This record gives sequence, C-alpha cells and structure tokens, in this order.
Amino acid sequence: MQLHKPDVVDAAAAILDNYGIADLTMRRLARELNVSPGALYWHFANKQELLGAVADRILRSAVVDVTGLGWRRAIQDSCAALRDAVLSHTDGAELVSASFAAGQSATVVQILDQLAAAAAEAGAHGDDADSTARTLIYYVLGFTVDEQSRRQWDAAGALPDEQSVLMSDTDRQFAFGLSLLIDGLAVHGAAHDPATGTAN
Amino acid sequence: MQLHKPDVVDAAAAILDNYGIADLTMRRLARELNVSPGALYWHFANKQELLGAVADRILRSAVVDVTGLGWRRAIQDSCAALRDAVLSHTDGAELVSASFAAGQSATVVQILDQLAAAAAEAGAHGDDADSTARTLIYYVLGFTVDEQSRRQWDAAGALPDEQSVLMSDTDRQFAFGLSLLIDGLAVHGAAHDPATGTAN
DNA sequence: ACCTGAACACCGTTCAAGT
DNA sequence: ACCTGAACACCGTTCAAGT
Repeated sequence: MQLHKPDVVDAAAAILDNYGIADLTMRRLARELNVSPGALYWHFANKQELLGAVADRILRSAVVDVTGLGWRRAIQDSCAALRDAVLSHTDGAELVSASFAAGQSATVVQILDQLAAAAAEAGAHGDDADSTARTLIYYVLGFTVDEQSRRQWDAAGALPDEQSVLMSDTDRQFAFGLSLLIDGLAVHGAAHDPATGTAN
Repeated sequence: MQLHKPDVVDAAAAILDNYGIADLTMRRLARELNVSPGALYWHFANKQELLGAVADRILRSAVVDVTGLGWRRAIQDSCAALRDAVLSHTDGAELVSASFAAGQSATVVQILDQLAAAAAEAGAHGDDADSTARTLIYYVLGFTVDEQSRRQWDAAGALPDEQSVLMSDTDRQFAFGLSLLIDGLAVHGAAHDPATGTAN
C-alpha cells in the first residue's frame, strides 16, 4: 500500500505521544511505517516540514470559535484552548513552540490572526494588534513549555497529586500571567479609544 | 597545556558567534581545542551543561544594577539588557531560551529574582511576583528568538537597512509588548495595594 | 510517481587503558 | 587527575537505480 501524508503524520504523532520528541526521528518513523528513510523525503522536504505538520495536527483542537464573545473572553478562550491542546500530547508544547519559531505551523498563524482581531476589538490599532497577538503567543508557549517540562520531571519523582475540585496552582498561575496582558491591553485600548473605555 | 572550563566555554562561544548553534557540537568543539571528544566529558557532565555555561557567559552583560530605579525602570532596564545580550551573539536568543527551559542557566534565575523583586515593589505578592517575573522572561525570550531568526533570514536577502536616529520598528514593538505587561502589573498592584496607587 | 539501497557526513556518550 | 582511542548506537539527507 502507498504512503500518504496523513498516515505519516498520524504515525509521527503516535511516536510523539508514546515515546516523546527525542524519539521522533525520520529513521524511527520510517521503521514504524515499514519504509526506507528516503521514502519520507518524497512527501516532505525535510524534518522541519514534517514536524510542522505534526504541530498542526496537535493544534486541530486549539482553534475555537470565539465570535461574539467580546475580546476578553475571546483571548482567554483561545489561549486556554492552545494550552490544553499542547499539554495533551507528550512534549507538545516544545514541538509547537519549535515549529512556530521555524515558521512551519499554519495553525499558529491562524490563532495569531484571531488574537490580533480580539486585540483590535480592544482598541489596539494595526501594528499594535499584531504585537499584542504575538506577545500572547510567546506567553502561552513559554508558560506551557515550562509547565510541561516540570510535569514530566516530577512524573518520575511522582509527587503527591493534590487533585481536587479546586483550580490547580498552575491553572491559577496561567490565568494570572494572562490577566497581566489582558489588563495591560485594556489600559492601552482605553487610552487610545476613550469611547469604548473599560467596557466588555 | 591542560584544559580548563573557562577556555572550553570561550571556545564554544567563539564557534557560536562565527558559525551558529548548529555547528556548536561536542566533536567540533573538541577539534577546535585539539582534544578528543571524550575529554570534554571530564569537565562537563553532558552537552546541556556545557550549553548552560555558554548561556551564562552570554548573559554576563545582561545583569544590570537596578536598585533605586523604581519598579517600572527596573523592569524596563533588566529586559532591555537581556534583549541586548542575547541579540549580540549569533543564535544567542535560541541558546539562552533552550538553556533556560532545560534549567541550566543560573544567570536567568538571577534575572528572574530581580524581576520578581520589582514586581513585588509594584504590589504583587509572593506567588504573583514570581509569575510576573516568569511572564516577563517568556516575553523577552519569545520576542528575541523571533526577532533574531527574522534578522538572520533577511540577512541573506539583505533588505535595505533603513537605519536612522529613529527607534527601529522592532525596538518599538519590543517596548509595546513590554508595556502591556508593565501596565497590567500596575493595575494589579493598584487593585491589591491602593496606598501605592499609580505612583512610580 | 513513488520507493529502495546504500552511501555521505556527521552526532552524543561511554569507558578501558594510558600517563 | 586528566586525557586518548575506539567503539556503540545512532542521526538527517541525497540520489542513482529500480518498479
């Protein structure tokens, strides 16, 4: 049977989830698919492009509809969905972060656009809306990479889990950092667009 | 002559500056130092530790004295110094970002402490001051990794430089994102500590 | 059009043995 | 204490040749 792009990406995602990013190599992936390493290069120009496709697969659940929510909830929901998506796969934050930095994730760009639209709604103009969106992405990816590496570190040490109905500490920390950005944006929006003021 | 840790780090930094992070390998470094690859493992446990030492070398100029400046300038100056330091070495942002994520840079922790102190001065308590400091670092590292990869991309294409006495666009964008965080922090500080209010 | 086989030019890390 | 030599177990990528 022939090799198709979605099958390759699925197999790559499976290696990621079961063994982590260090084991996601072209040779290992080829072995799993019962093809020679060179075969992958018919479908993908290089490893970066393959990883970008895996990143976009991870981010399928990260694109949420936020129309009509108001800019605050739009930002909160988009960022929460992004965080949840990357945390739900082994080394997902690291992979998406690297693919974003390499300019290989179309989906991150899509999320960036959504966030920029929300920033515009908050009163940021043109360039500032883009800067705001990028700042939000830097925050979410930086936070989640950190969060995920800590998790995996003390998954070995197996700390007492402390689960409850309450928000976990990391949830609160995530919300706090995000609130700094959102409140800062509100200040800027109010300064440049007094009509809207502190509404929403 | 014997191999000493600072010499190894200097040689590694030289490779980084002249050839980039992809060429900073243990074997290449050993070749440059006229030793066998195994020799490096007498002085450093592994590559991560070596890279952490290089990161700390890059960050020597990133630790600035901000006592008595007030929390806004303290944050602005610390972040500007961090940005300048990583941008002054080829792939410096990527290296420092990776070393920070791997928990191998003592200097980033030091900067983190400074930022947390400034956040406390702004009215953030305990955990929130730490969260604020981490958020600032995520921002600066995310921004600079992006900025540096764009620079290197169009260093090949050699776009017209557009240098002038004016602030460059990236300087303004950096300041804008940072102002979101600073203004957000001011809102939180004012909310929890009405006495200080909007001073500083 | 799609894939194999084999090569090219590398990696990080370990470790017995030397001095 | 510090380093060599050599090995182990891999990498990403290319490309003539096959079907």
